[in-house]
Amino acid sequence: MILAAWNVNSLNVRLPRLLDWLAAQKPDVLCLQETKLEDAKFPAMEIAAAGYASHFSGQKTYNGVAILVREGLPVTDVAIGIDGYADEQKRVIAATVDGIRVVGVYVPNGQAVDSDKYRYKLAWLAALAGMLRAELARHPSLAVMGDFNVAPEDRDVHDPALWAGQVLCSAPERAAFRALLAVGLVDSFRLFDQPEKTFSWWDYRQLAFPKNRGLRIDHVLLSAPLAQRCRASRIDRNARKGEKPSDHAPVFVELAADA
DNA sequence: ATGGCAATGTTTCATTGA
Repeated sequence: MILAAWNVNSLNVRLPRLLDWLAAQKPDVLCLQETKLEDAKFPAMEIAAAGYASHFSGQKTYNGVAILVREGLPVTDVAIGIDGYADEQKRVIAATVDGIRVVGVYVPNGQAVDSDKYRYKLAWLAALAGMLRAELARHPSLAVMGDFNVAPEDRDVHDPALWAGQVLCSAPERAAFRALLAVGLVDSFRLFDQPEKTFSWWDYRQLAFPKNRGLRIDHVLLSAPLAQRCRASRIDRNARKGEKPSDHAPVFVELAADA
């Protein structure tokens, strides 16, 4: 079982690359972030032709999330948003796929420390922690994946001194990320030895990608039963190359069959 | 092997992202 997450930075622009990536990687589940599409404009037909069912929650211009599931896998209990937390922004979608509860998230960026958007980000992350506590109580096999907009540790940052205290790296954001883990999840990437300076996002500007000046802000968090089954956790850096890439690379995990 | 911001809509600039 392969679970993946990718911030595509406009599904409209990235659809050809998405279809290529699905054909090459054949994930069972792919969570998308920043689709930037109203539901009426979601390219469900094209994705169905590639062998995937689509579940989505979008809006014009900003945000927007989706879960794509390989044809034939059972999907139940699709849910939108964070229960009890009113939010106009479409950032969360959940579904149960073949016994695994998958939650796809697009965490707010936060713009700048101490801005209104930063305060929204921290409040939003606290609400997400509450939601995940309830999800885990109901679903022991829980995967939470997407763009968290937090680099959890200095080793997830190309230049920690440059980013120290900045948005995506500030202490309150890192504490909020650890609070998600404290619900009963692990950062799957750190279950394995990884090459140093592995990142999931690179700025479009200033040759950031060829210089590998990036951050690891996209994550796959797993509950204990799924961590047991996890055989690999990787970032597909190749997807950041070539013409019109997203600024994010897909992150994905391979799970062994349920014992 | 890579590329010097990109995507969107309010459109010829402003806003947002991270």
